[in-house]
Amino acid sequence: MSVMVDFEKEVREKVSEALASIGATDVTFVVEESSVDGVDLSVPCFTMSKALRKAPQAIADELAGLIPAAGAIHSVSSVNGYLNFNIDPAVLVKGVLDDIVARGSDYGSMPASGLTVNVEHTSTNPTGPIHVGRARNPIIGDTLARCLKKCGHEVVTEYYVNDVGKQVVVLTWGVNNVSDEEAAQEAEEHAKSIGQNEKERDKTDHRLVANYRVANKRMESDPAVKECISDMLRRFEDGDAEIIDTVRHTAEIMLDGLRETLSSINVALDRYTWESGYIADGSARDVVERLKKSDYAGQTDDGAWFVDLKDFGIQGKNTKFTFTRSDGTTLYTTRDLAYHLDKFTRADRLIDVLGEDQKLGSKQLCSALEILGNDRMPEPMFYAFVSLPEGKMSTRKGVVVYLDDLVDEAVARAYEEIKSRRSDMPEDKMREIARIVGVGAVRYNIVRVQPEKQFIFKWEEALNFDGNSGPYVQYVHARACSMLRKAGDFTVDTDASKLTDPYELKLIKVLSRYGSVLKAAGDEKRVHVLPAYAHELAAAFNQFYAAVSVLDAGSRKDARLTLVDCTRVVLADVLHCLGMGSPEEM
RNA sequence: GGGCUCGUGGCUUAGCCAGGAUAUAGCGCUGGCCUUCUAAGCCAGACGCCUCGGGUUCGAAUCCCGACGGGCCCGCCA
Repeated sequence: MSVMVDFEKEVREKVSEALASIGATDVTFVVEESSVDGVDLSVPCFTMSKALRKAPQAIADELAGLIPAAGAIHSVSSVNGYLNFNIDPAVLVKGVLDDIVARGSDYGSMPASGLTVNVEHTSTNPTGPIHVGRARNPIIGDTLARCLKKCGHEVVTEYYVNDVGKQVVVLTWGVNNVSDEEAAQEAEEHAKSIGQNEKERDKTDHRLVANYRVANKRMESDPAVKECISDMLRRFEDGDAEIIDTVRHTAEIMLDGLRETLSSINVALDRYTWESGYIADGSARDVVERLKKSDYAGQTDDGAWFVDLKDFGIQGKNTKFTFTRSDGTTLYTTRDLAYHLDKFTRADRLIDVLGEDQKLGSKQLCSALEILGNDRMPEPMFYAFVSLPEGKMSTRKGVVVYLDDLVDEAVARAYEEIKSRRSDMPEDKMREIARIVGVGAVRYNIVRVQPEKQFIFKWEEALNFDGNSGPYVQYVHARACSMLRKAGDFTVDTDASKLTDPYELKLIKVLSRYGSVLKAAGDEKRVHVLPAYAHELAAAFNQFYAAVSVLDAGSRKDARLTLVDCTRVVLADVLHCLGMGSPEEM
């Protein structure tokens, strides 16, 4: 248990006792973190006003008089109807630092829950490179997964690969029928049309997307091509193993490129699950048979099957959720149902990180799961799309920024920064740090905004390395490392009487909150609180750094070095949860 | 047309779910701080009808209703 949690418990007990002593045993109250500077916890007395038939201020006054400043409670006061408490700084300092020293990078994490949480994220169609419009998905998903691990859960991350349907069949046709020359020419024309000299990338996703574009064009202009692709699609849906294998193979090649991109931003998924698998193993068909038997099932005149969801809170004309075509074949949604049923056999809790365009679909999916008798529901987590100042991102219109380009640009910018200030550093070291800093800037910039808020991508913001940015946080880590490097060996000293400066106490208070932040970011799925905390911690350190000298602090030196080291440990862990590296110098 | 969602200084943003004390932070702006532990930093300052209008409440950025503005969705596509 952390110091602040213990303190809150103690305050709660003392307030209860004080209320009991005036005969008010059933009065409820809350203990909250105070928004006022210099107050740690407060109990607003407004809600007690009616039950006690007294003014809030009078209640606060009376209770303050009944609670002695003892134990961890350093002071009690009554202001504006609030009963305010401050923690004994010695208890705070000793408690937090001993905890960090004892647990190291485990500080702030929760005991094993015994639960397995499955986080599905990214799952972009394997038909082209990942662009910034979708980049929120892997970054949010990966950060969430990292936080959930700290919350004590077994976590499995999973990518659902859509290797079924027209798009991948068109891609497959393109890969097998478009010549390299034709694809190269398309790539060149495309680059010209969007006004960029698109870099030659030796990545399968960037190479194959040209084949995809050519295939789409040819399909529109040449009826024979269209017929060929339609035929492939028919054979695919009839279960032709050869076509299915070919398509999957193509998707696999494309996926290699996507994996490379993900890996460049420190995202690695535990499992890739193929949509075609649910056709092959018959589970999509089982879903169809089970849904047909439900009370909500019906058929259109053409023979397509649906369930009516008007009793499930879905309004308007979207109540009919179709699960077979008129020819009886399954739809994406049917396979998605089979997929979720499968995931429920593998995990206790399911989280789907989805674009906001999936909202209705996700709701329909949940309703259908309910009809199938599922008592657990996936927890969707929606994010709004990232757009460009000139509008929605579209590969076709050339209004697009690829994630690979964003990362390259950020790394290049970081390299310039390092080069301008660290002439002493060897070239390969500079390159290595530039990558850590550039990638960190990108991840931080994207995860810092609440997911449901729409996000307009601007280069100057993505490449901002000051203030509320990834590099700001990494810089503090590097500073702490640098001090510790210069200090050499020191003895751990958590003597609270040596850490009494207001900047030290402020920093330790921020450190004390780490556990509750991880809980909010993980269990409550509010990942954006993590970068906010990282910034707060880094800022508290910078203020301490500017105001308090460490290396020539005499008898306080070891205690201050201990604080610096504890901050370094927590900072490194926060950065790890954000999927960012912690450079030791920069 | 219907449904969902967002609206907080010039720009970006926290707080909203569980209403409470002077509304959080960053960019930008003005001024100061490197012969001292990394200035990607620190300090000080200016900048707010929390989109608008009603309602609930002792009390609303927060809850409810309505308007306005942006986004998303409404396929036998995936």
